[in-house]
Order: sequence, then structure tokens, then C-alpha cells
Amino acid sequence: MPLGANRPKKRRLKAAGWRTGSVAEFLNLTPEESALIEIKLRLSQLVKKARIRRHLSQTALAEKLGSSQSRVAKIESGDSSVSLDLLVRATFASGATRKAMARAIA
Amino acid sequence: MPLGANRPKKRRLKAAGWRTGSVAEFLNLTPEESALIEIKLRLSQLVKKARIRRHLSQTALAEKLGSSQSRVAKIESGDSSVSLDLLVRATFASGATRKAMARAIA
DNA sequence: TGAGCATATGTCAGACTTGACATATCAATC
DNA sequence: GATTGATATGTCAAGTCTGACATATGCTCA
Repeated sequence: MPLGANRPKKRRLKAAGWRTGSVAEFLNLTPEESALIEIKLRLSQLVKKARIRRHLSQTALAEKLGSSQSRVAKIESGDSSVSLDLLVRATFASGATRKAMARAIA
Repeated sequence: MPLGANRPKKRRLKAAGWRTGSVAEFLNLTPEESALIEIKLRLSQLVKKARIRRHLSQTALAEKLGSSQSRVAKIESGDSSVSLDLLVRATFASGATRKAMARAIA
């Protein structure tokens, strides 16, 4: 995010947690911002789905990912402290295909 | 990236610049890591293509993005200091469609 | 009830990323 | 060869993200 300019916006996001579906209208986000958030939410759902399909615990996925159970929980809950980089790595580690990922984005 | 464990790997990446196409075999990356890098490279190319198609200078795109010309240059050159978050925001700002983005990823 | 496992949430030091700036390179025009 | 506009590269203070840890909640099975 724009570092100086958008700090307040980011703070609002953090406060609201953008977990609830159509946050974009509630907060005043630019289209780009809400698109990015939507992508993140979809990926977090994909990670959870793929992990469960493979009967992995969050701890097991964390190990594959070189991370920790608590971070995986944050990944799957759509926590705003999770970067897209980490989300995508988690998506791969969970065994989801690139195709599924592309679908989540389009 | 795994923070403690993979620092050396990240350092190698930084040194090599991962610009050259099939870096993955040269450095020993996990499949997840090389997949992420490939996605980043493709998106950086997409940004450049979309920006040029719209006759925008890097400075103009930087403004839309709330960033600076030098960062846009880094985005487009596949610099390893650029996060996927920023890449995706730049992709949107450049006017590329979500479809094109999905295509770049799959 | 309680032990055991899976998941959720809060916190933080340290590692990473960012916009901004300075400066360099390159091409086109004069 | 000087000017101009676009792009590239290096640096850094300030801000963000991360793994790890502590701890809480929830569930299942004896």
C-alpha cells in the first residue's frame, strides 16, 4: 500500500478486520484496494479448503511452509497482517493447483 | 519466506537477481518458491505491457499507484525487493484486467 | 472430569518492504 | 554536445510482516 498516504485507510482495515464479505462499500476503498482484498480472502479460503481436503492439520501445513500453526490460522482467517506473498506460498504448500489459484483470482 | 531458515536462500536470490528465466535449477529452490518467483516475473511483465499499451510513463503509473518512478522501475524489472502485494496493486493500476492477471498466474 | 489434539488470538523482536531521493544511463532532437 | 524526457540503480529511515511463543477455546474420548 501507499505508505505515507494510506496509513489511515490501512488502519481502518485493520480495525474492521475485513472479514465480513462486502466491506468495500462500508469503508471507502479504491477499486484496486478492494480487488486486492477480495483476492486475499479467496486465497485464504482456498488454502483452508485444500488443506482440509488433504487431511493436514494447521501444524502440518505450517511445517511444510516453514511457518507456525498460529500464522497458518491467521492465513486462513483472512487476518490483515498476512501478505499476499505468504498467502500464495501457503496456497502452493497446501497442495492447491495453479489452476485453482487462477480461478480464485479471476 | 520462512524467516529464520531461508535467509541464505533469499540472499542467494537477491545476489542472482532471478531475472534470467530458469534460475530455479541453478539455485536449489523448493517448487513453491520457484512457482512464486515465476508468478512475480510474469506479473512484472504484465505490468510493463499494460502500462505501455496505455501510453503511460513510469512516473504516471507511479502516481496512480501512490508510489514513485523508481519503484515502478523495480516492479517492472523483477527486482526481488518488490512484494507480490505491490505487484498486484501495480497490475490493477496499470489497467490490466483480472482475467489477464489470472492468465499470468495459471 | 480431564487428558489430548486442533484451532484461534495477542504480542513482539527482528527481518523485510516501501516511498523518496540522488544519480546514472539512454535515446531523440536540436 | 547540450537539453530533455524516460527509465534504471543504489541507498535509507520509517513502516510492515513474520515466526515463535504464550495462552485460550473447543472438541472428542475415555
